[in-house]
Amino acid sequence: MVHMGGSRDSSVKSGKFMSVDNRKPPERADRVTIRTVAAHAGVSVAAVSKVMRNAYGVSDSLRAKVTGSIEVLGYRPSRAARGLRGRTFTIGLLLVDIRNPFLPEVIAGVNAVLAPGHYQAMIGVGEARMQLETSLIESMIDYKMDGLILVAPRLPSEIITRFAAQIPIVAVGYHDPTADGFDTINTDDQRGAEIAVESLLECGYRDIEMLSQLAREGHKVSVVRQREIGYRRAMQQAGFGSSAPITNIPLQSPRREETIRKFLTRSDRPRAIFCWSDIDAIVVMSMAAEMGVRVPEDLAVVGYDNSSIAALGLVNLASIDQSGRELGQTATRTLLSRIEGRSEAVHILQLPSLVTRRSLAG
Amino acid sequence: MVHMGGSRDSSVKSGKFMSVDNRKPPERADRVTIRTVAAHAGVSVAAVSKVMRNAYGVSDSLRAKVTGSIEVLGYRPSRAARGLRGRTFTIGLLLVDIRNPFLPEVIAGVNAVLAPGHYQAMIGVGEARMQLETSLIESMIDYKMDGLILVAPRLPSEIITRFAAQIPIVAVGYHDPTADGFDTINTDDQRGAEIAVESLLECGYRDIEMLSQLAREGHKVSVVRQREIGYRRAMQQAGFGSSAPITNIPLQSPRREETIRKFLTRSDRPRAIFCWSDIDAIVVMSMAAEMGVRVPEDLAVVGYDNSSIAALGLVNLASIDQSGRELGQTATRTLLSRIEGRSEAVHILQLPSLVTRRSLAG
DNA sequence: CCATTTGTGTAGAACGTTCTCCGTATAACG
DNA sequence: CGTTATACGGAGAACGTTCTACACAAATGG
Repeated sequence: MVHMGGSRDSSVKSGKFMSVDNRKPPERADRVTIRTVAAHAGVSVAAVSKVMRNAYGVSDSLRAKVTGSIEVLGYRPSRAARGLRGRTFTIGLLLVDIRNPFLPEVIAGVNAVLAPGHYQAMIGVGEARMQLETSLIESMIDYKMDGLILVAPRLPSEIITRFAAQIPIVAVGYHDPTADGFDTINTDDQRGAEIAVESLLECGYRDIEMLSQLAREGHKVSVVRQREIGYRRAMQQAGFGSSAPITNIPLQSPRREETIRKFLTRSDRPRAIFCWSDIDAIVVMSMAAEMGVRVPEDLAVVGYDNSSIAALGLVNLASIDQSGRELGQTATRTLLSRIEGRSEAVHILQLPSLVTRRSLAG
Repeated sequence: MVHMGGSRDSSVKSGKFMSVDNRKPPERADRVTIRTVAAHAGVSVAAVSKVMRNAYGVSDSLRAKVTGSIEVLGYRPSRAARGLRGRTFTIGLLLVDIRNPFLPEVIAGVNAVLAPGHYQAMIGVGEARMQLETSLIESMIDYKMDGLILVAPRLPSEIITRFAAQIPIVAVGYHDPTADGFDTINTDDQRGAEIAVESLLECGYRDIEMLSQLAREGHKVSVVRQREIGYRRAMQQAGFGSSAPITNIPLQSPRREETIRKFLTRSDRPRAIFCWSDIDAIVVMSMAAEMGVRVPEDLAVVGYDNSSIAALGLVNLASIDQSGRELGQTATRTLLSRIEGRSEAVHILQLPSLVTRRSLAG
């Protein structure tokens, strides 16, 4: 229909946080501030502030006057100004990568706990890049958010601890039970992997391979490593410790498909696989379908996360459920308790469970 | 391992934004402020601010001193304080519902444009609830963010216009070419639907039904309505104007499946369908598979959004591509130009295209 | 009836920036 | 040499809250 007038010059000058501009923004309707309310109600600014914060020392009559004026004027406190002094009633939620259908569940859980209060969540997406992740965390601190929930952060524990000195932090999907600066909320990923392997063993499979992801950063802390440990242990206990092979699936696109194709055409391809995540399992199943490898007749598959896609009839993927929703709820409650003043670290481990579906033959 | 000490009392007092607490947060390492930098560099606070904003009137030597000190001290300006006076270099991104795999693309596009500058995006999730949407927008305004991108908002145009008086706004997936307070970025959803129908007609199908979603709020503005219009027009032009049936699929869970099941078992079930969105198309295909309805032999399907799931070999769903990434990029550029001072509204329409796959027999 | 406590409200200093003036030193010009 | 630009740097008032410290009145206690 119409199109943009004036191509924007996306001029980026030097420096990390230099401004470029000078023009004034057009005049915006002027704000109703705490002063406006105070004047309207015929009381002091401090009185309004007290009412807002539900602080001690306000009579019913004063409160009535103030809340009345607030209602009439439609006053909302400025979070920016609040941040300068007290709380902002906002928490930051840092996600690795929104493409994973497991994360919406976590977000829903966070919001469910936050909603009844007056708290709100702002989400940042780190895209699994340490630098972006760092700068988002810094921004959230600079906004004076009241606390942060980091989901599967890539950063090493020491760095998170350093941030935790500036702001309450809870990490989800990050295994560091020794951390004493921040809290961690996890499902028992080792146990989850064991359950997956046990279920395959029960179905009679003996040659079980794990499809994993190789993560350069973070050894033990990553959920992927934890699941590898669980896989190995379960295989060992079943007497297959000598042969518990792991294949790493790359993230980037042409190599990703290549690797999977190579795996599927391998002459010694196992009869069953355990995938560290549904998002990989689904691609494997898709390519298997294209290549005529039948699931589960030729290849049994168990995934991880029990994401919404796994439940689709077309996919029908058995998967380890770790209830993202509950994870999000617990993380939020834990963060709030830390914001309230708790300082000893807390490390919670929830139990995952198996959801059986067609990809795991009965 | 361990678990939470002290069950948190999620006490929620009355009032909209009342604080409950009183305890002090534990002492945090004190911040490096602009004053610290000024002292360290032996210059005035104003000088540091000038350097930060790349403002006029700084010598090279001064700049060098200041940037040196910034580096050494690891200074980061407080966004909260910035918000009180000038810009925050943050934009708000309001999403309907992250479950739609189309949205990650939009986010990626936004970040791609933002990243080279020093801007950052904070995401809020409105969950398609008007009230939550409203309060998130208000929060973003209260944070003094520099602008907002609303993706498929549920709010009526007048309300968005009112917000737009307080903050620059660009709406994506919201058809209101008459809006003069804010910009809109869309793909031509009418044309997209036409393309879908035309492709089915070319394959020889004559009885084509549309599966849609009934949206109470927002008539013409919603992408769903636009696609219905396009569907009807294409049918009309092909001479099937008298029979262009639309079935609405509910969102909520048991009724959703019921309705789809009923549709699939209908005696006069059409040979081809056009789904307003992949997320519905995929569920239909899944249930079809379970019920023995073959795609595309018994039922051809064309979806909308060309989401990542549609591309999966197991799914193989033909779909209208609207390049969420580009949508996000354009929206961001448009927003930035508005932040720079533009005041006339701009309404952009991009062209969608068809991605052919197996669900649409050749 | 005086001293103390308790309840209620206000003044005003932060918080960490931005940005408008304003002063001063140097350069340019006649 | 005097006048006027021009470039550079600084003082200090906002911005909209929170929160400590205090004033005052009424209630309580001896």
